[in-house]
Amino acid sequence: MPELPEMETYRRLLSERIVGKPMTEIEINREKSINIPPSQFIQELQGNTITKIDRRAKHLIFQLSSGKSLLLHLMLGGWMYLGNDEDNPDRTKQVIVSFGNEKLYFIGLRLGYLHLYNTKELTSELSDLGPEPLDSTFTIEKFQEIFTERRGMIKTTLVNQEVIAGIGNCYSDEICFEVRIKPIRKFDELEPSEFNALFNGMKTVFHRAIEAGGYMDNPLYKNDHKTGGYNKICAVYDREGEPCKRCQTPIILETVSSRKTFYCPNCQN
DNA sequence: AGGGCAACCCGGACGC
DNA sequence: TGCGTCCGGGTTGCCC
Repeated sequence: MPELPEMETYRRLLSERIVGKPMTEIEINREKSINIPPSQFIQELQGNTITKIDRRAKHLIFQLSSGKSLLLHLMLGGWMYLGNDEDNPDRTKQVIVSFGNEKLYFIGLRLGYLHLYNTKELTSELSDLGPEPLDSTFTIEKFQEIFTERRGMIKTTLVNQEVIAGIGNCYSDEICFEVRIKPIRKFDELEPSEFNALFNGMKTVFHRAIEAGGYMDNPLYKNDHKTGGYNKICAVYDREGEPCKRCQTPIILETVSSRKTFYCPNCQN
């Protein structure tokens, strides 16, 4: 599912390909995916260029030349495709933005959305998010500050966007595996060494996942060999019954606060 | 504060 | 083949 590394991969690949190009045509197939009437949405976008693409947690922010922004959240199962009608994937496309002969298809937006906001609205929309895991200002001291008083399960806390932003179901498990800690452990019972390992492991896993291209089923464009590269190096997520990459013990699946949770029962403590 | 749960949505998987 | 049913997943909001 699209979490921080997937959105960062999209951000990087799209930045090279659509920034600076005028939006020539906008097609809305599902009004629920946007936040204002389609005619107004189209009018606001048409002729604009995307000046920059930013990422905040699992959101992408398309900065428009008008000064407004498009806030994208793919939620579950949402993805994008950049191409044309010849090679476009045969799926439900809720929104299509054309850049001349190249189109950006927003696909599988069920609970996902593409909302248009001014600066003030955008700030307000993102105001409840915790720190960015990979931000250089997010230090071990900050990490300690935030997590020391937490008593809940590690898994539950890591996926809480108000505590720290960008970690979802897949990477919370991947991070726990990396540092050999069971996701169901409680934060307040972690040894100081485990606490440090968790902080470093989080950064390591995210850097590795971004480098690999994230965990995605579909390419962003034709001959895209980057997107989804993490699928094959994924350690535990969606690998129930498969051997642990460290000790060969079958990975187990458990439900933790109504979420699928994968871990190695042998080498995670 | 933490935990549990329902609601949101609908493509896709599965069963018959 | 085709129809019906169910599930999943991030987020929000509500309850205990």
